[in-house]
Amino acid sequence: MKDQLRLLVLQAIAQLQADGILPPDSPASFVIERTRSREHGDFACNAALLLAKSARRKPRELAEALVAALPQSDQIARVDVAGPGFMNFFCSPVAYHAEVRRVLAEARNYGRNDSGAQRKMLIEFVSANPTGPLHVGHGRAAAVGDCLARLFTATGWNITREFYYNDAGAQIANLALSVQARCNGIEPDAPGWPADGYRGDYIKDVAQAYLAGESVHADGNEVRASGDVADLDAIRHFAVAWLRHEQDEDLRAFGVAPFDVFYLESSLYSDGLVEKTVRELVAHGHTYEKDGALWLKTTDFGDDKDRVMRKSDGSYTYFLPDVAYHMTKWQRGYKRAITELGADHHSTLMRVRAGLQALDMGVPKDWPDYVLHQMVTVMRGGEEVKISKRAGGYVTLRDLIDSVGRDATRYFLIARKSDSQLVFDIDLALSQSNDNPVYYIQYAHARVCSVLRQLA
RNA sequence: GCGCCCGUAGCUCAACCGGAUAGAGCAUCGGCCUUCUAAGCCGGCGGUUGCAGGUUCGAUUCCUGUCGGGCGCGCCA
Repeated sequence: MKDQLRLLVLQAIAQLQADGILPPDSPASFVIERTRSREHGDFACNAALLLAKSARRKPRELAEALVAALPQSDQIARVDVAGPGFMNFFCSPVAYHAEVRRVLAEARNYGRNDSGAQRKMLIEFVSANPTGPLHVGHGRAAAVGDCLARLFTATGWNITREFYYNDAGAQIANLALSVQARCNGIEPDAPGWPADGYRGDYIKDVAQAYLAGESVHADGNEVRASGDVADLDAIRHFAVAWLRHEQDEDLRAFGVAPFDVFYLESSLYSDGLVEKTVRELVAHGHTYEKDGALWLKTTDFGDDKDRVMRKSDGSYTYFLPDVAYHMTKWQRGYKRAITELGADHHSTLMRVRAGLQALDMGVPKDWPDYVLHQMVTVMRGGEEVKISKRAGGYVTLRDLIDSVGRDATRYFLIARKSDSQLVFDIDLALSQSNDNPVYYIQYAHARVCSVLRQLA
């Protein structure tokens, strides 16, 4: 409809140009938009306001002239000139009926389009490390990312959903030690408990499963526990698979469409991409040695201080695999990529961009795009919920799904724009009153269905 | 100190690329029950969009400054 109106307005402008009322080079940028208020009709156009200056005429006067010059159309009942010089379009019943017929004919496909022209886009989201169950923050990431992916798919983009995780670093070693300690019956803070061990009860579950020789399926692999408490490598392998499996179960329960790719940080090392990235960065001259470490001059690309890439002990900081990982996204042909992440990781992405610029491989300065989500606090009984026994320190996504339901949880997590902080009020989500939007929607739906049944 | 996000009605939030008289729900006040859930309906009250400038036909929206809240600023990830 907007496109049709745009054509009509363009024709009217051309007519006025031919009549000498508008100069021939008058700008053609104007918007057709839905009106805010019913009395302003269905669509409004601001062309007269924008053209008034070059035409040296009052906006309202020009709007009248444009309306007079509009070609006839059975889609339009009438056009008003209002306010400072808006043209307000009122659609005709013919136009309404056509739209209703389209809704009925297209059913579930109504509203979809192919403006994406099947171009490739990668959306990375959640990317939780397999060191514990998913918490509310991951839930927000999952809800936002899943919606983004669905929306882009519905508008004709060829979307790849990707989940990146660290399966090998220091945190994972820590995880393995924690599970091993639990296998040996050691409780948090007891003698022998690892310094920064994971304290949650789920570690006990992993240990039990490991000792019982269970097998677990995750990301396309089957991992069987050996039960050998001395074999730290086997414990690590099993624990990662166990927690990845748990996270997958949570994501499925949350209604998140399956991920297409699980990208392992360890593969960046085994494929030599981390080393290659270092060589490239050095070769392009944006690095220097200081205090025995290798630094990247991210300040060349807008960062406020330079960053260490390789520590003096020879190992790499997290920063380097992150750059290598995003390099693979670019090399895999994604000219559009969105990284969904928590606002506390914003600076990480800025550094990744700087790193990509330093590689000098033609990546645009503002690639990849990103969507940040701000913190979620969970309230119950007027107090912030901080402790969950199972997770050892945070509210799990599973807790929320179990207590308020999948759809309600998704609703509340996307109901606010993602870069606003969000308060998840469990009492509100559970309340059967109109304060609760989810309840209200369900109630209204039930009412409508009841009326429809009576009519039928 | 520097960077990013947020600040709108008493409360929780909207306002699409800069548009018209800044809108909803809740709360509050008033009216409506012999028939579709009163778990409802109708109406009223409620605003210097944190503050001060700027840009322009027009600013909640963009820019500068400032105040308040959050997050980040590590040879942690």
